[in-house]
Amino acid sequence: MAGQAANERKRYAPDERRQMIVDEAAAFFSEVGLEGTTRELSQRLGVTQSLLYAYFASKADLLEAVFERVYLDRLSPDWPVLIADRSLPVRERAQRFYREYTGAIFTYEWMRIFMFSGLAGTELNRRYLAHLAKLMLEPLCAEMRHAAGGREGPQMEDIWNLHGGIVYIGIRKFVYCVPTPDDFGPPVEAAVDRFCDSFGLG
Amino acid sequence: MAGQAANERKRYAPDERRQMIVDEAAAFFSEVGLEGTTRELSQRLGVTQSLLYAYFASKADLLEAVFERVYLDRLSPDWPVLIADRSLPVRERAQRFYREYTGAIFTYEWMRIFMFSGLAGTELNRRYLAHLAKLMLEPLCAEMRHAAGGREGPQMEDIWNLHGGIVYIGIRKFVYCVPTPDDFGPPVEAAVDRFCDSFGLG
DNA sequence: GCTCTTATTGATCAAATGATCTATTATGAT
DNA sequence: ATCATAATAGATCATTTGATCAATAAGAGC
Repeated sequence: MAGQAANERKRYAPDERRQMIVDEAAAFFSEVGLEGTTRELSQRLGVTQSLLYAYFASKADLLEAVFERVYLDRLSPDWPVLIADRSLPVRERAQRFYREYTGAIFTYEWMRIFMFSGLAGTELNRRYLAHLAKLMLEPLCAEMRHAAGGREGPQMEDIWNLHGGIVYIGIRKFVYCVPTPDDFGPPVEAAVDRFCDSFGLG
Repeated sequence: MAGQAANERKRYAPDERRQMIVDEAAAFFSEVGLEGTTRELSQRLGVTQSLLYAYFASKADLLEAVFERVYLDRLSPDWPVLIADRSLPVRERAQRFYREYTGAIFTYEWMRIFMFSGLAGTELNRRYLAHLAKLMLEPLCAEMRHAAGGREGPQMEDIWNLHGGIVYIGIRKFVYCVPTPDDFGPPVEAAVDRFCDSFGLG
């Protein structure tokens, strides 16, 4: 069913095959969890289980590669620049950031693997959040406080609340698998607007 | 280390032992995930693995009992009454509701088992959310819209945003295991206040 | 078309795991 | 103290699972 017959043997270049494995592994583990078996994964690849060990020394190694592929380069270097760009109103910057950020992470694979690895206590998870906070959320907080001028601006805990309310849309959809709006744009925009409104940000 | 020496055999009444097992199982599975082994659980109980099967026909049955214990009666019947009580400002009602709600679900066991079972695609999860929406969130939304009077009140998606922002505090603490405020009261209160402010609710 | 490299397979191992069954022994009733 | 009940332990089975290794054959280069 998956392309070729069971007894056909196709030979790929190592780089290509490795790519195929990591791609399918990301899809597979995001679906069934990190405890999914190498045998089931190999079946989905139409390949023997032992082949996986020609490319990865252990299952942990394979998972490492999956994490790398899923996490790497999710945080665009453009965002800190955008957030710091005072030629735009801070509300507009927050809107654009969260539009792009949700566009980047609201995928089945990312959301679920992040959650699975979070529950597993992976270090990567906390590193990602620390990175996100340092490069995006703390600057955003600082910009909002600057824009607030004399009035009281948000604290980091307020920013986390904004962030959580937005991310929760993805959790509902990809983790809990309950209905959500088809287009994430409007609810995200509304959340940012309400947040800015409540702090009187232009 | 866990109370009695390894070779001491204590005999409990079935109800009591069953309770002990479910309690420890909830702690155990919330820690290591639903794929935790019956052997490790039995070790933590200071009991043989086979004993578990004297109380539960299968591991799935045991998990069922854990779910029941964790989910059951988390949603207080008082909350719908509180939410509908128009002798109080709707802001006050929302504040009280979320203070009590977070008090009920912000525990290591609940948060993590809910997330584990959500990822596993358990039906219980969606049932819980549907129940929560029907009994608490939709009435809360209706009350806020009523209080808004002529102005435009929140939609359900707005309520989910409020809810998500609050629940995310617990996710940060118990799933991602990153630092959060010691006292959940202030951030929860602030979130509800901002929400009410943005809709001009008294 | 032939050869040689190596990507891939198939068989297999050891440990882990859910589940079952019989032998023990703690405990309440007599 | 003794007995009978049943709670618990210990041994064991059948699968599953991560991992290894020698055998096979696909495909590039000549």
